[in-house]
Amino acid sequence: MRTDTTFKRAFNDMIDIIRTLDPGMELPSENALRAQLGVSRTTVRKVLAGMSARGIIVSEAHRRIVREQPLQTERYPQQETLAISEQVETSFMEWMLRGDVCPGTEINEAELARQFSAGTTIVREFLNRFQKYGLIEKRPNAGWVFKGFTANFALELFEIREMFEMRSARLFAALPDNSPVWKQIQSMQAAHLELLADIDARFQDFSELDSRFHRLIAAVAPNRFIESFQDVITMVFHYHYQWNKRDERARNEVAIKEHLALIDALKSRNIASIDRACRLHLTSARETLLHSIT
Amino acid sequence: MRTDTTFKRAFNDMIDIIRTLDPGMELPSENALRAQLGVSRTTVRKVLAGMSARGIIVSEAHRRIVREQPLQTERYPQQETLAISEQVETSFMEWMLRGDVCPGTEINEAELARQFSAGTTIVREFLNRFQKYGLIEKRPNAGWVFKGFTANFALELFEIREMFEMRSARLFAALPDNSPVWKQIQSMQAAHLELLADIDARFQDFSELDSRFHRLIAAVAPNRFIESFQDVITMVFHYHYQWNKRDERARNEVAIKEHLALIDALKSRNIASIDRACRLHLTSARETLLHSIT
DNA sequence: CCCCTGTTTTTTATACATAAGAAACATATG
DNA sequence: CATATGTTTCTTATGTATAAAAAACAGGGG
Repeated sequence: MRTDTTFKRAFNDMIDIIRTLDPGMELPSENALRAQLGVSRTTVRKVLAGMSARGIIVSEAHRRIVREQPLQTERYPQQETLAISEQVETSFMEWMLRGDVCPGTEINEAELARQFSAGTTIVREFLNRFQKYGLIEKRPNAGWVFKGFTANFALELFEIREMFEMRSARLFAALPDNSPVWKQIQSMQAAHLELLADIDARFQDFSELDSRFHRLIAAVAPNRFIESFQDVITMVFHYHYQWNKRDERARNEVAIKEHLALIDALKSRNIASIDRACRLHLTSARETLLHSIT
Repeated sequence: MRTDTTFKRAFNDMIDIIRTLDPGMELPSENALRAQLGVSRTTVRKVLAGMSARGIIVSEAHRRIVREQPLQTERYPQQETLAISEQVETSFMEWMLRGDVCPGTEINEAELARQFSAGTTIVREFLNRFQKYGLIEKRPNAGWVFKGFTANFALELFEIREMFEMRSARLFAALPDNSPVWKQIQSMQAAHLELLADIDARFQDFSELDSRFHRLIAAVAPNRFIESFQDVITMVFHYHYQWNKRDERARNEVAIKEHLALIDALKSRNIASIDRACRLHLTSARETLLHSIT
């Protein structure tokens, strides 16, 4: 049976919406809420029913009035808002990166399902989707092999990444002056400078900025295969560094400076210096990753 | 319940093995057969039991003797040797390329399952795996969207392909003289010439040669992401041309000649001419595909 | 006639069941 | 003792069931 995580997430979000309203005020229509919450009206109605039952709102004929501010304690815990498939993802990542799983290990669907206390179907589905990251491989009728988060993996990853990023950076520089991207890159630069100024306190914000920066560059000439590869990179960085925080501040500071250099190069539109800045950044990122894999 | 396609395939293969033996001769051990057939001993035993039941072999204590040559008519039909997942793949491809499914069409798991008379689980699994080809996209809690086998798709595909092939060709040319690949490219050249000489009769053999050729070049510097992308290319060509045979002979003849030019360029080790030959071939392949998409 | 809510139908996410197939274990035989 | 066959156990492929979520349908009021 499926879990009601969509409902719980919507419920939590609805709390935030109601908190912007004062008691006595009327709630937006079901349809408006549906759009705001990004769920179906069915779920909206379920949430409203829940709010009613808790006395947070009162349902009058054809309208709903806020009766009292919901308490933060009425929120569902974060854990319960994650679909099983998402929990499985986390479990698997932990299993992979934390545990001492060596390359070549055979992965057993049934065993994993037991370990994660999840259904076999969902574990299987996860592995199928996860395959695209190049870390596991299927052997028909006989489970999977874990290929290992190895130096080789990092090298292959960065070989592709370099091709893709250089391509995008070049195309970026070729855009006409009146393109809106120049404004975006300007504010991107500002964001980097801001973060750099306050690096000691905010170094953890870099990861998100990094992703945004690279996506901005890639977005100038959309290519679904490149976009899909960005997911691989995001996954690697997200999970790998989540369990490997050594030197995070220093690492990020270096990367920010490299980004700024690349931004300058892009603005100069000089292909040679773009190539240089881009390659420099990727080489340093690669070395960092390799270093942390050991 | 799972189908016994593995058994049936192994049974058919076993017929071929027995046909190489004369009546009265002894069969290899279960283990040897297991290795030859590429299945588990469990399946081997099931096949042997089937052969026994049909009077094709006689099981004596600890050995099995061929009693009579199996007839080709005892083979299981090809259809029954395909796993459901493979049948679903074919059905889906047909649905996609044959039918008049326009870009943006919503794909409904339940509906497809009904249409293909397959379980929902397996359709879902297929779609998950198929996602990597960039032709469909998932919307959480609400099925999939078909993005269309469009000109854009072909262009994006070829943009990546060009990057990858150029990279591999260059690395190829940089290999030392004593590398075994030079021998392989030599026989590859011979195979091309042979096919070209008999093009009228054998033009359909090109598709397989094409795949082998590109894989040989890519194999010099293995990269799992490039390999995985080759699957995309293979899929596109396999299915697309299967339903679009216009000008096949002429198309293939041109491609063979382009391959030969690339082989010459590789042998010359001149980067400039390699780049030229490679780009020429890819451009022409792209135009052909674009043309056939209409 | 448009938008809103109440109701019904369809689809998706997930668990579970089961035959086919793989793997592990046990025993026999040269 | 090694290798082959017989037996048992575990895993995978695939169908089915079901609550949650989405979508479609149906009045009703401004």
